[in-house]
Parts: sequence; C-alpha cells; structure tokens
Amino acid sequence: MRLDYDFYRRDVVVVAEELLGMNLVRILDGKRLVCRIVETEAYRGPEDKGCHAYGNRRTKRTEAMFHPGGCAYIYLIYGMHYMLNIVAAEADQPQAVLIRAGEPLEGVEEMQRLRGLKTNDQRQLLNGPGKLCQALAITMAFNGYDLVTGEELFVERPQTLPDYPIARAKRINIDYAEEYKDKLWRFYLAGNPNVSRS
DNA sequence: CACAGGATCCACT
DNA sequence: GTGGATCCTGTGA
Repeated sequence: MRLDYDFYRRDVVVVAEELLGMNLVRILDGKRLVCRIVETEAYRGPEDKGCHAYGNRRTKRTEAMFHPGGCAYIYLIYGMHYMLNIVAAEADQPQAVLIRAGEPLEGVEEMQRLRGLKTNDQRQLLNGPGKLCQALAITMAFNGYDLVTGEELFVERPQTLPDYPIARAKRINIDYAEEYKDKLWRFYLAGNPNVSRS
C-alpha cells in the first residue's frame, strides 16, 4: 500500500519516525529499485536552526519544503551529493524528513552499478544520504516530485514491518544549529547494519 | 559580481 | 582518522 497524503501531512517528527521500515520504491527504466528506510532525520522549520527554511527562509532552493506534505525536496550538498527529503505537514509549514539510509531489497545489481564501488559489500550501497541518492538515481529532477501520484518514486507500507527497535539520536553534522543541534530528531532501526552511524 | 561554506563520500594510512 | 573533491546557494557589495 502506497502512503497517502494523510500520512505525510502530520508533524514532521512523527512522520520521520513512522517512515522507518517503509519501502522506498524507485522505478528506473522499468526496473524496480526498492529499499527499506532504516534511518531518517526531521527538519522542522521555521523555528529549527538546522533547517534550510529556518525563519521561514523561502527561496528558489527551499520552495518545495513549503509545499503540502507528500512531495520530495532535493538539494545538492558539498558540490557533489544529492539529498532526498520527504516534505511533511500542511502547506506553508516548511518541514521535511531527510532519508539518511536504506536496506537494499530489490534491484541490488542495478544499485551496485549506479554506485560504482570497488567492494561488493551491500551494506555500503545505501548507508548514507548521498549514497542512497546515487544508488537510486535520484537527482534534482525529483525536486517537488509528488510521491503520492508519481510513477517513478514513491513509498509503500510493506505487508509486515521489520522487527527492529527504534532508536532516537541527535542529528548529524548540524553543529551550527545551537539549541536545536541536540534535538533527538534522528531515528534509526537499532541493530540494522545499513544505518550510516549508530 | 565575488565569495564563503555546507544535512557527504571515498581512498588511503 | 584524515584530507580532498567540487559547485550551488545565499548574502552583501
């Protein structure tokens, strides 16, 4: 079952936690690339100093975060890596969930090809937000993409959710966010070998 | 127009 | 554990 607008249009912290265990599906040239979401972070503008939309900063770049929940927000970081975020909450509330890591389920060979790694270690395919985008061929073309109606990228609830306890932690690499850098807005499946950091 | 810096990754040690 | 790659965005002149 594909997740609907009602799922996404809630508080971003709730959405971030509940996205754990869901299946992220990318249809690339008819091929199914599927992974289980194992690590997320919530960014909760306008009050969150770690969020690009802090203070309701609304620019061409952050525009998608102001859209109603259920679409993608993509941006480029360090000049080379794309980040996949899923927009949450209602329109004009700039909240988004960063998808930080996944567990490969289908289309592993294609993911390996897209990653172009030397190793065959499957844990290294999706254990970081930039890696995940590279393995699923997600680029700026998906910025603003509707994940509820789209054919090439969406999220499904699996028949049975995986049996891992959920861990909460501080978000990664936002040292500048002052009192918001210590918020426990990072969620991951504890013990899953595909998380970027435990 | 120029510039500083970032929600990262990989190879190598 | 370290350093380099690499480029877009926001800001201020």
